[in-house]
Amino acid sequence: MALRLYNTMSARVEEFRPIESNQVRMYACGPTVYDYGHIGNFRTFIAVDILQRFLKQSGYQVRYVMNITDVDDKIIRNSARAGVGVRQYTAKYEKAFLEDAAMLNIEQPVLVRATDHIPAMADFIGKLEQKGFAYRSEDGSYYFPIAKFPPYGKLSKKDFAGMEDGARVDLDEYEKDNARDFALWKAPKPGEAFWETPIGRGRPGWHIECSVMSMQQLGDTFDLHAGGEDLIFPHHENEIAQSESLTGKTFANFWFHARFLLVEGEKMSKSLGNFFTPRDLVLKGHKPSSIRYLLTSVPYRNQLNFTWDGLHQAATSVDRLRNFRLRLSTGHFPEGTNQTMAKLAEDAVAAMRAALDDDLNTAQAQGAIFEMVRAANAAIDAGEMRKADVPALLGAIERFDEIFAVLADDDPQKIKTILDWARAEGREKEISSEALALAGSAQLSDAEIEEKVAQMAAARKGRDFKLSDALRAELIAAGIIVENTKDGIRWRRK
RNA sequence: GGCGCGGUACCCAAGUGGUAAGGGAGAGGUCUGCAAAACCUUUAUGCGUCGGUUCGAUUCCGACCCGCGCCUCCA
Repeated sequence: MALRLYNTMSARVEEFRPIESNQVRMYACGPTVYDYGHIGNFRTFIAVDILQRFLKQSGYQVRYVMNITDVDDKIIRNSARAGVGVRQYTAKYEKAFLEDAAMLNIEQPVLVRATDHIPAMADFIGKLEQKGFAYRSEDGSYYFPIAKFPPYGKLSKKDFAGMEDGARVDLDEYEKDNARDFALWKAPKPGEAFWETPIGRGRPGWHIECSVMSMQQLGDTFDLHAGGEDLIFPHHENEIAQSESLTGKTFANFWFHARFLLVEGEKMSKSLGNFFTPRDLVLKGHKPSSIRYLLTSVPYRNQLNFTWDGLHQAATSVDRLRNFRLRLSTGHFPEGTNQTMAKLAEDAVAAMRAALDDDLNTAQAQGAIFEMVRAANAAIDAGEMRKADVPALLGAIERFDEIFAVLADDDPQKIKTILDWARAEGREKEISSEALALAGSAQLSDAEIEEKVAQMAAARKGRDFKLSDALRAELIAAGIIVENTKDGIRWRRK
């Protein structure tokens, strides 16, 4: 089986074949760090993370680059308003983005910042101008003449031929030859931040950074370019125009776009009051793993409706998987093997991989692992599990978690980190009792918990159920779930 | 208006020209000192509506209704 992916360029699902057989070079448009990232942003980043993880699991070496847009109009405006430099302004949100990504188990790509590449961008624009693919306006801005690039619109399937710009030309854009021409470089207005470069003073247009940094990191032509669906036009269309005009080569072979999510059935927006960041959700008492699971539970090209109910369902689903793993790893089974278990694990992994090969059908992949869990649990209940079967089943769970990354039992620590941040930011009022309870178990070390559990086991052995129950109540209050099984006491953090 | 996506049980959500994965929730049961976990049974003669093609359609085609996205530097 080979990975088949939807390619926005061809508008079809195609077999994904990288330029080099064993290596994938990919680029994703990252965040503009003018504010905290929201769950919509993270749906996209998680989708690309899933892709990237699956490629690695499939044996590819992956070079994955993501940009950080740390200069744009909003940043210039907000930083000026705040009376601080651009870099100082963006540093806070860049840090927050990295923390959020880590919290959601997004593996860190190679990160490149726009402001670290200003000279390269100026150079790129200069070369475009030499080739006739850029013109300078009177104020010192540079624009790309889309009329010079006939394929313009091929990604977004828009036909610009014969579409002469008529009446809808913005007053402050009178310097453009065509209303559709886009800015490569923007001359500074009075008081605005700017860079001094060979092509003049100013700042880069939005699209140029991605062309410059992706090609610098990955070459003139690379395998895959990703982003949210809104970037298809104009952002990616413009990147293609710039890059292909300069090199005469195909820019990226595959275009991967994640669909927008809805929140409670509506488009997420600040005015509707349904605008959430991962931090907001954690403060309300939701676990990072629940957020990640929900965000992966609907395939990336389908609309995902983010709801509170869905978040709870996600949490329960993750618990089911964690419980299963705990049951396997702490249970005592008779020596020997049961061939059907090895087959079960093998089939589950095969089904999961087949689902992901099919344009990253994450929902189906999750279904495959749950089928295995139910069958294996049933086998345990029926006394059919053997000691030697455990590694294969745990291995299947591991293969699953290499992609989905929701099983690590580290939510309490992560939540605690967010609570500390909220206090430092003066937002402790937003901390819910649920979040406090979840973070609570991070206070106790594993050793401390083990000690309590040992006392509890001793009490039960002496049939002192009063003491045993009291100890359990104590642990529950501290956010530890304790379960008595025939193989002894099993515990986990809530 | 142009281009595109979707409407599947109480909720979320896969999927297929031949008779509906999975998760959550509910109900009943098993196990258990209690609790939890887990398992079993159960919940769509039905997959937006109406037509058409077909031996047979939820799956293909057409129309219609509804929801959503891009076409405005919002992932």
